[in-house]
Amino acid sequence: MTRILARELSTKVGQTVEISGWLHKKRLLGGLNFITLRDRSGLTQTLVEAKEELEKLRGLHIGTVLTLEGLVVADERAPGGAELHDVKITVDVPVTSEPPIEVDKPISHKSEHLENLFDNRVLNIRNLQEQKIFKIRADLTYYIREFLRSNEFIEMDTPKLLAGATEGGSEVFKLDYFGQSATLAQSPQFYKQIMVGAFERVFEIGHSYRAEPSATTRHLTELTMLDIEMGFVKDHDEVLDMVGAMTQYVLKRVYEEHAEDLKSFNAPELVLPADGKVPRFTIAQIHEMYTKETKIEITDLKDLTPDEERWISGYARKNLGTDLVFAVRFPIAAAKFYHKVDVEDGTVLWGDLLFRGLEISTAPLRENNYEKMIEQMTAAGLDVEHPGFKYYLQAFKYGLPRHGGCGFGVDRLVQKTIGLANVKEACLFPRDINRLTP
RNA sequence: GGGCUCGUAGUGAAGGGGUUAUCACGCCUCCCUGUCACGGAGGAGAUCACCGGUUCAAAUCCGGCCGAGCCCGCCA
Repeated sequence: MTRILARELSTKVGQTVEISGWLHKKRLLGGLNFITLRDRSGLTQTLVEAKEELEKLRGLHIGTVLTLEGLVVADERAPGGAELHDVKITVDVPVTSEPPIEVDKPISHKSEHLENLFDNRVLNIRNLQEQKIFKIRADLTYYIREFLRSNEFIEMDTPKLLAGATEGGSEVFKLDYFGQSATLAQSPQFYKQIMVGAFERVFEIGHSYRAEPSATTRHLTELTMLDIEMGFVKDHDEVLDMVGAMTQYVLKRVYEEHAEDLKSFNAPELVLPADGKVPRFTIAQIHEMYTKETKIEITDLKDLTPDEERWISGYARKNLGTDLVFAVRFPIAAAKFYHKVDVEDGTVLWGDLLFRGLEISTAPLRENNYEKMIEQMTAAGLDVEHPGFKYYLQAFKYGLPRHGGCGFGVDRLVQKTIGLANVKEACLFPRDINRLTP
């Protein structure tokens, strides 16, 4: 007999079917005994009449793998309107140890319980509510691909093992590579720029590694980044428009397709700009507005403080009707060697996309002139002859158009879409300063 | 790297100098014919993170240590 899924049950009334899955719940009322089976499509309720069938389950715990053969009966008292009767139980994989957590009950996401959440991930990922996070996540990345492919971006994969030199900035993981010193990529920065020289528009969804000793609700040491790079852009605005349009597309899609699931997490209502254009504020403007409103003095800062990020997001949602806002034009002090600098007003053409109070993306314009790059790298104290930079610079030497793109935190996007308090909750098996398992 | 907070059965919580260390869920035994967070009766399960100190007496107060969480710095 072929296996059917829980969601097909109501279409098989009157038929004898076979169904396989995990024992999800026993509800034994004495003369009337129900068990619930979980499979990838949902739950099936079964009425177990025969004593000897029920006895097969004695001593077996939730998670036991079962195959049930029985008659599908329509009954409005059953969840989903149908259930299995006259069932014959086959125990495929018995579970004889009591599970450390209750898989069928809501799993606590309170910050003080996160350690337990991740220690028991193998089991709590069997919880249906917990699974929704990762189904939403899977669809979010699917919608990202959908948007980018329809805009002629080519998906690529780039190396994560690098020969020492990196984009600079945050701390890198160093490792021994057959006697050579190697590092783990902090971002696909160099490769995506190189690829602009071939495909114009490229993207990658992959892992990046950062050895920063940051213990916050928004940091991971292994993170999933969406990296986009596009060539022949006229100006920085064109980059921001693309990143803004993509983010809105993805959010709209996920709110359409997962309305019920998002409601079950108490996710905030989605508010996007009526004209489809994500508003922009310069860093200087935000400092000024923030200080005026909160009386908190911001002095000599090259970036927004987390509190400023939350404040401007709150401001944008309340006054401009948008969950998304760009903070643009960073002070020149914040520039990295590959950034395009606007010499006239002393700012970097760099925009951070804020979503519900959190920085989820940085989207700068790049310097694309070879001589200028050599100049900026030398000024930054970098060795342009280093093998880690040599091949990167070839792309510039042999023709790289004006380009820009973004690094986009997929974990943070998932987190803020659902309304999770900690980015780790949006990860199956998060890695942070003191977690390397499971 | 700096600051703050928290570690009590498997899980979640209460107790803040003297208790047989309390409760809920889960687990075990029994009862229960429409449950769906089923209900009822009984039972097992905790060297109160660890080490030391104060005290007649420490889960409780003090010090150290380990672990965790949150904020800042930094970042996606």
